[in-house]
Amino acid sequence: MPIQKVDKERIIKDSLKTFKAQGYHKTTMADIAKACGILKGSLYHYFKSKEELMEAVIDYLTQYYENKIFSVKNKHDINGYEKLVFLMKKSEEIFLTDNGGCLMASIGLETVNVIPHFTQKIQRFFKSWISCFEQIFSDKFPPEKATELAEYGVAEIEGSVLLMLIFQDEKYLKHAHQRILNRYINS
Amino acid sequence: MPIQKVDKERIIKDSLKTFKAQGYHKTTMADIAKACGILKGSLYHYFKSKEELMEAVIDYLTQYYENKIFSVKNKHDINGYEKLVFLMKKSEEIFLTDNGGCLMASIGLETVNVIPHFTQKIQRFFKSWISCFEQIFSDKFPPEKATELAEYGVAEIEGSVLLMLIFQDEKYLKHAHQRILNRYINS
Amino acid sequence: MPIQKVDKERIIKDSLKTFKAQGYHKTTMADIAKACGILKGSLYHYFKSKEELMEAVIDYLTQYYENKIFSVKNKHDINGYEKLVFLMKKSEEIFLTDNGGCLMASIGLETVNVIPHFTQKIQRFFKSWISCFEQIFSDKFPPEKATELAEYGVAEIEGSVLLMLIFQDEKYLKHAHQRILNRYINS
Amino acid sequence: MPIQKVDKERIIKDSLKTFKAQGYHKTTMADIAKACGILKGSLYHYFKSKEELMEAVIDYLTQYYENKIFSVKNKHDINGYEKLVFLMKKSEEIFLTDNGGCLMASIGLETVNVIPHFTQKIQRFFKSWISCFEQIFSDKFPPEKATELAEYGVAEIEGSVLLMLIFQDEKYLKHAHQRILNRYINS
DNA sequence: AATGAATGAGAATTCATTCAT
DNA sequence: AATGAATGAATTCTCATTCAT
Repeated sequence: MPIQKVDKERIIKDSLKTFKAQGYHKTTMADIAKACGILKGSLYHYFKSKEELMEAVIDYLTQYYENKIFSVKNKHDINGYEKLVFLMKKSEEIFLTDNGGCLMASIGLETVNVIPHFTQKIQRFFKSWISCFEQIFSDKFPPEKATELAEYGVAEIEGSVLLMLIFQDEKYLKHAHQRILNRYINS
Repeated sequence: MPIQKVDKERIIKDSLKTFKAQGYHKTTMADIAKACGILKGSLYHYFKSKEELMEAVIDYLTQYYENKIFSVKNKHDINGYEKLVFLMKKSEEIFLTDNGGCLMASIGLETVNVIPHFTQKIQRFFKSWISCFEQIFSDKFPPEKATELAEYGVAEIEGSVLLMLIFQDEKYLKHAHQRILNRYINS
Repeated sequence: MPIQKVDKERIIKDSLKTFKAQGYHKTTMADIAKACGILKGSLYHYFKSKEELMEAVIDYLTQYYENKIFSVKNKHDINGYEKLVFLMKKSEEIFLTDNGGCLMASIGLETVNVIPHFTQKIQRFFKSWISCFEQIFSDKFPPEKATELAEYGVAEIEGSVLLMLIFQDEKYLKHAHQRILNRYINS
Repeated sequence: MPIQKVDKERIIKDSLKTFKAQGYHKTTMADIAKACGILKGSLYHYFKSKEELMEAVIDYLTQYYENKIFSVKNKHDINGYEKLVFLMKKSEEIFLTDNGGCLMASIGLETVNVIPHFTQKIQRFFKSWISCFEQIFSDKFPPEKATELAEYGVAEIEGSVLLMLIFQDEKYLKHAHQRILNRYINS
């Protein structure tokens, strides 16, 4: 009677790091198994394919963001500025750990023409993120402007993450965050 | 049947499309050979490995940008605004063709932790791009501000390209371009 | 269909025959897989490359000789002549089966300038063989003479194996054995 | 009108070195072309296949030995001992140059079960060599004894060449030569 | 004669996946 | 649940050979 060495969530978390660092196609099931401390075959008890695992990772991460981070938009005990500061703090935590980068952007770009159902799931993540910014900005801006600023902010952050990775310099992300805060303040 | 069917540049151009659409790891030498209309083995006459071919593609594209696009920064017969408009027109041409997207960003993200010498080459591309914006902005802004605006603009465009691909909507890129122009005008 | 169809030792033994008959470079992993009754890919569960498999074969054979054949040198219940007779009987068994020939000599010659770490392993085999003869001869000869006779004997046998293969005639090996015995007796 | 850069003999001589150092299967037509200073395709003007080239090399070398070396057996102006000394000097010249080794032995072992018509040609070489020794020994020994001593000598030399290559030590060959001379003298 | 591009079969190796235990 | 052997298709790369120029 074998002992449960891992569970689905454990596998998701461990493979998340690997997918984030290496991308989808470069990561092998053997890489993931090793990262989880189990054997390749055992992965198939939890996920019936690599695609399904990747989808579970995307879903898990989306829910994590929605529940733990983007949910800040509905808080009543802090103001808009504080919400933005919270978002940036969390972004920096996540985009700077495990070699840095944003899994959604990396996997999104890598698979957009190749595995369309990943793209659908990734859309949900970006919609949630944009909608979070939108709601915060709608304090101070009319709806259309809030929407545009939200898309603008997400784009700016993702572009900065790219430059950060390419040049190995965190300043890009920090500057982007600062600009977003400034746009909010100076309105 | 011998006879020159292709040459190095032809292969680079054809594989560029494939790498841009599918990424590095998903693209096989067979895909490229098919795109070039030759056989797999023949590719190895021109490039001794898939990595070498990818590097040639990156170099080719960087030189293309430097010579045909970023070189606008030194033109004397047009003003800063016109230079920016030229850049955006070219960006839109390139980032919207062949399934859309920016090869440098896609390959950069996919390989940053995995094939470091690609990253070095990709850095050169982004340096050239930033330096092009920098010089244009330095008409109207002090050096430090010009630099920051340049990095800002590149990040914003790349982030927009990401959203554009994920949501299949060109508006993101166009808005980013508009914002960059506005920042230049309203200064 | 899983179930253990082979194990490392089985693969080593089956590939030994193939390497002995065809040499290292001519033998393909597909040849070996077929000889083992498994698929090519399955070989890589046991050995991570063709080189590693070849090395395992060399090591296995060296140990087999050391444990089962050259170890005769330390027996106390038989005399030197009987030891020599035992060695020759074993030699004939091995050098005359599976198309005949000596794997160590064949692989040694084929790879000496090309895969140096094979040569190191093959040296060990020949050292053990020479040292076996040496100890037997040291009964009747002073140390230096015993050493020279040992090297002489091994060379003579290997040269005879070559002629035997080229001319498809076992007499060469048998004559060499006879001469070695005579040198021991007539001393 | 292209200039004759090479001729058949030049190609044979240059590929001889390569085949001797690397063996038949490991040596590619590209290796040979490079060694000859021509392009791969050009080799096929002179030899219609790799096998045919190898055969030409074997034939060339056999004739060289027969004409320049083994022919010593018929000289009237030197005695048997001097003939042996001449043979050994030539052997040492050849077996010690270009990484050392005997092409006939190396190619013979590598291809004996795989390309039978090489073996036939190689037999001729060894027959000539044995017959050379035979005739020299027949000065002092009865025919049967001379034959056996001749085979014995060739085997001993080839085995020594093997040990010489494996241990990178010329002493093995030199000792073998000495023993052969001694057998002649002390008769 | 010489070139060198092109071929296509085949090499080693990888990898997602299956399945009996 | 976990294993790990086995699969077989796919992947990168090699190489002897052909042939138009």
